[in-house]
Amino acid sequence: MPELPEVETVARHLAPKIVGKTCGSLIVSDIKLGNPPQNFKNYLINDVSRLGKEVLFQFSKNSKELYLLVHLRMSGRLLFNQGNSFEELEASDSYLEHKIIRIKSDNFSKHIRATFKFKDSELYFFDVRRFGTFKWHTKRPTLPEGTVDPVNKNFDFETFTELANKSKNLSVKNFLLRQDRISGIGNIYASEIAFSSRIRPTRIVGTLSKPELKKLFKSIPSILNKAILNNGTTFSDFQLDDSSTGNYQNFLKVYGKTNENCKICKTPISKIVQNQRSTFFCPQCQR
DNA sequence: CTTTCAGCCTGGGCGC
DNA sequence: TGCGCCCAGGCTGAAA
Repeated sequence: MPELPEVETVARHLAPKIVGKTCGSLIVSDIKLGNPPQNFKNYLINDVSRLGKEVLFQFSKNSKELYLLVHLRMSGRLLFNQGNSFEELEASDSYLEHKIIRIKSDNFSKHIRATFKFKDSELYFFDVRRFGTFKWHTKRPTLPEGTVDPVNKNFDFETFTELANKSKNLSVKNFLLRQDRISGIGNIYASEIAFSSRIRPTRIVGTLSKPELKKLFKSIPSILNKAILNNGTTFSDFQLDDSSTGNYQNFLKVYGKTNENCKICKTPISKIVQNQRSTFFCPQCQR
């Protein structure tokens, strides 16, 4: 599902609901997620934040810390259920998740891969495609050395230039998708960022002029922060846990707009495939 | 080292 | 209705 702005949105909306709660237990029903540490009981949730494209939970018990990184991959979601039994939720008209997930008359519960149990509420890890992952740490995980978060204030042009130099031979699109260099950009925002900087996604990084590099650099936090302000992009399988939706889909300029007219020059938007993934761009505006 | 590409999963949507 | 095919906000690892 999600790229940096969607994961940031999930963490921001989830934190006020569960920070300070004690997680009585965790039931993992999908073996692919692995087991929680032994005796994972009665841990206090101290924080919910984002690390790259992952949601980072910080727990503690008796001054011992424990961390969980949840990668949502393509279809993972964290759904907070305040108070109601699942059966009540399913039967309820106000239970909008159903309509939004658009899993036909399927039963919803079979896609719940893990459940965090609180005193009077629950948090579900819901993941249709089962690509999501759990990783447990006893020390706070960080991005690897040399990897930057593009909305962090320490992401400056100098850093970006160094990363671009390491990626001289990559296309702009593939450079933007390198998680071990800039962490957080995915398939939607890679196209949007390239459009915003007027650079064709197939351009080789080493051929970019300094002004082009600068434009590309500026577009990255600009696009990502605007998406965060709008709670990310909502498609059929991304939904905030509280049934409100992200709005950035209304601001997309090229992603998914094949043959629609470019917002700037009216030229039909092109779709190509790079590294087995769709790329969208305006053949007129982007050179 | 690079690039390519099947694979991991499930379900929606479309054409026939 | 149903079947076969293509598509999907990600990423890994084997093969070339």
